[in-house]
Amino acid sequence: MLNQDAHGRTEDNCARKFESADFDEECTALAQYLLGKVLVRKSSDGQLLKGVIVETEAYLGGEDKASHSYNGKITARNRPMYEPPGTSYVYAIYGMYHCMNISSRGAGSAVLIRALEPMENVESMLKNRMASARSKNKSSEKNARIREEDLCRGPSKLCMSFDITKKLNNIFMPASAELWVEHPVLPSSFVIVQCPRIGIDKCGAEWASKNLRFYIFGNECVSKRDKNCEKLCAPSI
DNA sequence: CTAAGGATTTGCT
DNA sequence: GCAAATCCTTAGA
Repeated sequence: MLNQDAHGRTEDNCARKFESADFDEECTALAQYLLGKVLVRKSSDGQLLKGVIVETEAYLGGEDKASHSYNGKITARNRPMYEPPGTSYVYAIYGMYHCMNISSRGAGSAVLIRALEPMENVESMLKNRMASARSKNKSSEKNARIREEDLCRGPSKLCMSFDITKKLNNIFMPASAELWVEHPVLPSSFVIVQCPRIGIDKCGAEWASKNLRFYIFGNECVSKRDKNCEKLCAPSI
């Protein structure tokens, strides 16, 4: 890292950027560590889009039947999951959407970013969402009034708002000037809810039921609450 | 609030 | 060919 002061802050944005060592954690640990951190996307016009990561999922590879890298399978698509920790894995899903992951320690493991709380340059995110809706022939009338907390409330929504496409696949984020993660300038404390992952029922009950989804309790930008797990994780609230 | 069905590209069998 | 780590719309409780 260049140009950091004693507190790890860089000159221009006063926030420490994630380097290789920050990403080099076991998958479930990284999924939780990323909560409260800031995803940054430098848009084509030079603006910095920023959002706080509020919801993640761990995909372990190997035994994890829900993972694209189940059983150590390597394909053209999932190869970034085997790249060094901090490598982006962006793939297309359901024909029209994208999901973004970050590889972690361990072969074939990665963290899915499921939701962000918009932080800086929200207007640009809204513009990206509307442009994306138009290209998909969605009703632009209603999309013109998307609530701020709904902009990045889901894995594909955040990709639309941040203009994350396959161009940003397989990028080593510690060395990227387009897409990276940084520490918040003012860290906050929060309760983490652990619960089963979303949309993976067909892989079998054993892996579908594991608590590999993590989110910040009470945050309005989380895509789907699990109230049963909230009782266990935040009983006093 | 929950539920169901359609949109539509991509990767893999 | 088929199923997919989703989203949006509409219908109904």
